[in-house]
Amino acid sequence: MTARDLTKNQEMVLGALSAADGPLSAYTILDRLRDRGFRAPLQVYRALDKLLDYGLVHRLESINAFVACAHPHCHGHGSIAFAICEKCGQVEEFSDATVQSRLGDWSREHGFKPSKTAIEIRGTCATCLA
Amino acid sequence: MTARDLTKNQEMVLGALSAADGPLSAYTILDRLRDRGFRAPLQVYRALDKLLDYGLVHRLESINAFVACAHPHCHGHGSIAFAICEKCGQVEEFSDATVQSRLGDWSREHGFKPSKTAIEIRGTCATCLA
DNA sequence: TTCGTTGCGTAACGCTATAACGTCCGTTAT
DNA sequence: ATAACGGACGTTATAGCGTTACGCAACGAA
Repeated sequence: MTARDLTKNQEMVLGALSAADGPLSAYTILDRLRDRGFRAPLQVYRALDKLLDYGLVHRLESINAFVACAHPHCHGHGSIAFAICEKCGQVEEFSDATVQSRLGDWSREHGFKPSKTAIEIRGTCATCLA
Repeated sequence: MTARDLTKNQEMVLGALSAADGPLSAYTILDRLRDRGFRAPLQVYRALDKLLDYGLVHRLESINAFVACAHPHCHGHGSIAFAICEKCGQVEEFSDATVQSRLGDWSREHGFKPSKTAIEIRGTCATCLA
């Protein structure tokens, strides 16, 4: 399941995301990989699906974009939160045990079985405020 | 700003959302309002924009859909969380002061000025588990 | 009146994601 | 070996979500 043996396409998509200084849309990834042989969205989406499975990439639901995981080595990092700057596009990835446990409590109390949690704060980062 | 005087279109869109038993996509709203004169997506999106402003409607980022606010009378309810059942589509809206304050703390500590926060738990609801 | 703002209607377009084929290749079981 | 299977891949087409750009009408403020 935690297959760290990436295919060529997965390697390239992860490479594109790691090289970027912020989140990328699937179509932007496609464009950046065109000269490496990519031709269709599905090539990107299929690779992303796997990378998401492996926890190497995160999806930012509120902006339809993807980022390489900032902490790819500590797997199992429950639910992660993101602070997304609407001015510069930079994303900070963090996790908070209290938040996680509170949301876990709510789920337990309501008989809800969570599969994936998205926590995304949109706003303006410190750099852009200065 | 908190204009409770809705226009005809806003009224109809809010009505469609309130009548629905779950979240609706903009295009589904459009279809349901076609016989009331709606013809183009923009009519829906413009109404939704205002309703979101007024806090009468929420957007579910992770499924590109919209719901009528469950507590439209207590405005100013900071950041709201949603539990979205992937089986039946039902959504539970709730808010947790601890979660809000933890995320607020993080923002303060990092000089991040939040504008809008999305918290969405996807999973399976109690009813569907039974 | 004149101007600015707000909402509305229509058409066209762009971005995001998936469906439905078929192919190739490596693994496993017989 | 080879048949059968699963997984990744390539291509085309299509579905779904959202916006741009234009013009018009109504209303309130200067």
